[in-house]
Amino acid sequence: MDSTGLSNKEIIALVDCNNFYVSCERVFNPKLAKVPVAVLSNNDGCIVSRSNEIKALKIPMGAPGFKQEAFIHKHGGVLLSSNYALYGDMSARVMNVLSMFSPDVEIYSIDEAFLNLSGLMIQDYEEWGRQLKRTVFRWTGIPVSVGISRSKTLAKCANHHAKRVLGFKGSLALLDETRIAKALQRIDVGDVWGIGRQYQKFLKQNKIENALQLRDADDKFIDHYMTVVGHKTILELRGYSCVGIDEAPQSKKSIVTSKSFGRQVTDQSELAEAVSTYVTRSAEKLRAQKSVAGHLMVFLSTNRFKEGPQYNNSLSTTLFPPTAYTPDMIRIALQLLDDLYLEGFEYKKAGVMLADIMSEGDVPLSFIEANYLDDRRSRLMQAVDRLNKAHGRDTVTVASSGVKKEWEMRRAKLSPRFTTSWNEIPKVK
DNA sequence: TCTGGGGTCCTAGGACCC
DNA sequence: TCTGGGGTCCTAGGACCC
Repeated sequence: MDSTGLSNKEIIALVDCNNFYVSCERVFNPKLAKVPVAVLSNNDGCIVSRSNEIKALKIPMGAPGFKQEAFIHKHGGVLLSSNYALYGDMSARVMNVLSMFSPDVEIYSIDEAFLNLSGLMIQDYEEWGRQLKRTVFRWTGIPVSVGISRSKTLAKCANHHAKRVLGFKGSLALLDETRIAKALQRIDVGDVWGIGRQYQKFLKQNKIENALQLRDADDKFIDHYMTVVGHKTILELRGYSCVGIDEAPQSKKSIVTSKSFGRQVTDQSELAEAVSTYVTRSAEKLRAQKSVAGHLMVFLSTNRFKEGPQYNNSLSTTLFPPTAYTPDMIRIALQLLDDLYLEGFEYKKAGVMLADIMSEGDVPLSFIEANYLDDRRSRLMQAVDRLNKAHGRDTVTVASSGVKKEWEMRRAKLSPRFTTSWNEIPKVK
């Protein structure tokens, strides 16, 4: 620790999977290796993962799939629906390998993790990164890039170059002052972690174009216009680690389940099936983190891209006592839907949000005593969760969620569930 | 025909209290 | 009847992340 109270002795690595969803698809389908490949979001909407060949075709992230399909096919490329069962499983395998390289791993997202290297005996950080890269690739088939520096934000910057500059062979350590300055100068201010579109625009108007200029900007100016978040970003760029490595996954403070439908939906009964399904999913996530929710919200919306009358609304209620019991939550959600629903609109999306989430153990005892059934209910939910985990999602489900689910999202270009379904495991011939 | 889903953190402003 | 200032709590909305 120095006089600012911030540690500047940290060494942090950011490991990021390259083009993650595309890479997962390629592991199991070698025909995809050299052709342009893009993966679509839920409902086959926008492009959310791009191979390098797709990037070379100048197709941007988030582009609507249907507008690019013909162009991609013309170049011998492929568009795929997203297959989250596969990506989740591959992610777990990658993270598993990472845990052998540091005792202190923070899984930041499905395809990224921070590793704390402070105190580890490492001679050559870049070589260490390349070793990690080789191991992950050999054991999972997924290519990764490694950035190493004194703070998470700087590790992100290092990763930015490790991924793009071939000479670094996928691993870059930024630990000395001249190298840091040179690297920061070559990063657009909008590519700095924590700087989004609004701040990028604002900073550029004020002649701050790259990460180096941001690092050296006037503190008072940043504090005034970018609040404490901007302040932290600047300290991180100066090499002070403000955002520590967080090993234990935080339990969620809110849980949202929401999806667009595969087609327009007009009937309340179909909306009820969707809402009921989303409550079921949310409650599962809630129980998985051993929590209960004190607040439930249902929302509905029409298609904002389509001409015609629009309706966007939400209603919420307190859950008292806080609960994770699916049947009660569905009953309450369907009441909200009944108040929310207006006839005559073509709905495109519905969703459920749980908030005021607290740990089971933090619910005041008086609530539990007053609800002596709770023990039986929670055992019922545990049994349902166990069955669904062992035999697949929705083995046991609530009737109101529907069976045919005709409103469900489209996944026309779905690859097989190579790693998570026995029937779809690849065969060696 | 066709445009994602799921999170966190921070601030401003209103309601209420003394 | 009219009045000030300060504190806390809550909510909505904006900005960011992947």
